[in-house]
Amino acid sequence: MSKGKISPLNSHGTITLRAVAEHVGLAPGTVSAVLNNAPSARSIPEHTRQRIHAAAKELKYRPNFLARSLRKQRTYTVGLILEEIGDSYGSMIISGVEAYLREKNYFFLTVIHRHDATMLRDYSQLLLERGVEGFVTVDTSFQEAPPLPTVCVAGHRALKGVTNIILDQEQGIRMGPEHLVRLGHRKIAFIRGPKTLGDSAPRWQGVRSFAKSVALELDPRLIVDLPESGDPISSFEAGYKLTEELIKSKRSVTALMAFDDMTAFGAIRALAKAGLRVPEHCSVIGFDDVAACSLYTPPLTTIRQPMEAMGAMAANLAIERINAVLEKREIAAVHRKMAPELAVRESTRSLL
Amino acid sequence: MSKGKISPLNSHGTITLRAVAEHVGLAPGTVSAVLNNAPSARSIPEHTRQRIHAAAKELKYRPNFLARSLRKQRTYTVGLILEEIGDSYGSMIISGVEAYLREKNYFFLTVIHRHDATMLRDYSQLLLERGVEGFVTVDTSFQEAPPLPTVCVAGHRALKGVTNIILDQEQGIRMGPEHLVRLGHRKIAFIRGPKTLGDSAPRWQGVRSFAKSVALELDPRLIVDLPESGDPISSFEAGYKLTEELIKSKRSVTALMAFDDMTAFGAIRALAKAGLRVPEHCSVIGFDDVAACSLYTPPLTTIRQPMEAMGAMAANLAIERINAVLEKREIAAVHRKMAPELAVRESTRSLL
DNA sequence: TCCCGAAGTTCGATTTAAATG
DNA sequence: GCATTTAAATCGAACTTCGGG
Repeated sequence: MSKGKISPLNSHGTITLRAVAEHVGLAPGTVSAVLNNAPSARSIPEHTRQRIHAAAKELKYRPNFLARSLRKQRTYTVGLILEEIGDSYGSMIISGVEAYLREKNYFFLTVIHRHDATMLRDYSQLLLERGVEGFVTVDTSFQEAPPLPTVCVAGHRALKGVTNIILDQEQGIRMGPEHLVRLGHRKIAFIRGPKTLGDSAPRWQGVRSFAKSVALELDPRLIVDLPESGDPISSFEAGYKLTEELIKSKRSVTALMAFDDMTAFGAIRALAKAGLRVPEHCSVIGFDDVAACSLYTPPLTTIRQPMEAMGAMAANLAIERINAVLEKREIAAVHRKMAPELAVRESTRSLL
Repeated sequence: MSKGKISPLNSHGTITLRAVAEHVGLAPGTVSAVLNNAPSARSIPEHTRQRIHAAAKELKYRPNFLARSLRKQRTYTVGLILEEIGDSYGSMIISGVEAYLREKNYFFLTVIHRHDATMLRDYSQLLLERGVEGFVTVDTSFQEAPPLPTVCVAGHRALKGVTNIILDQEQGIRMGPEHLVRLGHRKIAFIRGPKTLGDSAPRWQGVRSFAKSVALELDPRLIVDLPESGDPISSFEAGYKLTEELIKSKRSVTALMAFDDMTAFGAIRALAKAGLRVPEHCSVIGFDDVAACSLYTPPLTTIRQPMEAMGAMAANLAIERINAVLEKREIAAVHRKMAPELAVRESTRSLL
């Protein structure tokens, strides 16, 4: 057809800008300017604007996201890259990310690479093609810095240009032994993290510095290390085994501090198997505060990572950095430290 | 500028179709046809095709998703609507959805409406604007059927046109009492679901029919109902309270079957508080198999919902229905039943 | 008529320069 | 020249129509 009567509606029956324009008898450009409150619409008289707004509302006009994005070169979308999601860690982070992005009218595309480094490369490429404007990663370390603003939660490594959300491990971990000592414990066993894990060293550093400050003796025979492993569930089993051995060694212990909640759950099971009750025979304290902690019998005392807050902060920083790039502002990769807090429940008891 | 030398690269330095075309000295349309293996490219000689493919590879050409989507009116994106995500239920479903969609080269946009019905309307509108081609919902009931293919997991209600992933509750639940009876239990307490919840009735129906088949007496004094509530954590507390009352009543019970795992955890805590051990004094069985079950002390015997499989199935059906709509095929809203399975752990023991 | 490919239109919105009274 | 509005170019790819040898 050359020029005949063209329907303002497209083939799918959606209301387009043109439909609104024809309805009010104006040009699409005019309608666009008004609806977006563009500077070029300054001169358009109030009465015309109202007509346009009324028409848009009446026709239930919704701008086409794809068309708009294509033109403005903006998608208001970030890529969320997770290693895993079955654990409560990942999902709590998502929750925080979602809440923040939703509020800012951003969306996110999720990929889970399930411990596969090759997938990670492919997936970030796919996200790039989809036009994401930045990345938020959880427990994922890039080999090289991505070409977009990137904020990492957990599992981070120093990469120039990427911002890390860091838990203040050293300060946070102190709350554990501090709590135990306050309750009168002195014979404390420790299950440390795997030597290869970045989190392990600063945490132990925190314990040591606290121990020194209160002259608490750290008995090397009561200190064991989690073996290296990629699998989160494995720390449960490792916690079980290590505690079992500790029990067999018959060393006197009144409290046990585990590297994380999974390890603590494993330890509690081992204690129970040996006929030892928590906290009556041994206090146990974990780290993370996963969902199961408060449901556990006994409810687990633990050091809480503010996971939702960390997710929200990650989203916040991502948007901030996206804007910086758009405005060609230079912005340093500031790392944000988040403070953990002690969640006292019933797996620890006073000896006093 | 009027017509001078136009750079094939756009302002962001991305490689466009035109860039590839200029590189090989052909028209963009030709390149497009070849790269997409379009029917119109049939006649293009092999040698030209190779030149084009080589150039595309060399320049690392990636088609612009927005432009392509706009033109083809396809986004390969579905909207994932969740009520909540902190619990392991939501995240396991996501995991299944993600795995399936990823394989089919779809993406998904996530919104969490956090028990707010108003939000739900707004959010599905937003997803629509973003061009999603279908919905997958978890524990979310629309007031009216959405204008796109929709598949619901959990919390569904009969709405014409929407497909539900249904757990075969009636058959599944039988496995609970069956297991207990096989272990020699006869005095079994039941904590049923809230009367207002759709799942409750069929499950109880399953228990009753099984009881009848083995002449198991269901003592009404051992049957209690969870109160109505939107909050998942509340079933933990309700389980605790109801069990506490049951204990106080001093009725003889050797096993307890809870409506879900949360309720079971609450029950176990109440038993522990009363000095009763699981499974020595009382066996306990749950429903769902959330992540905490296997970590619990004792590990909880439960009836597993195949959550990842349900998520994958939902994604599967969603894509199937999206394709049906595109091909203008009529497709009935087939509901898919998934079979739960019994996960025997250590919270149940044999009396024989 | 076949072979090969170019040119132009479309998707829907934004934005510039230009035109009308 | 001023206030209003419009036509046309653009974003990047895909599809349809045409045309030269």
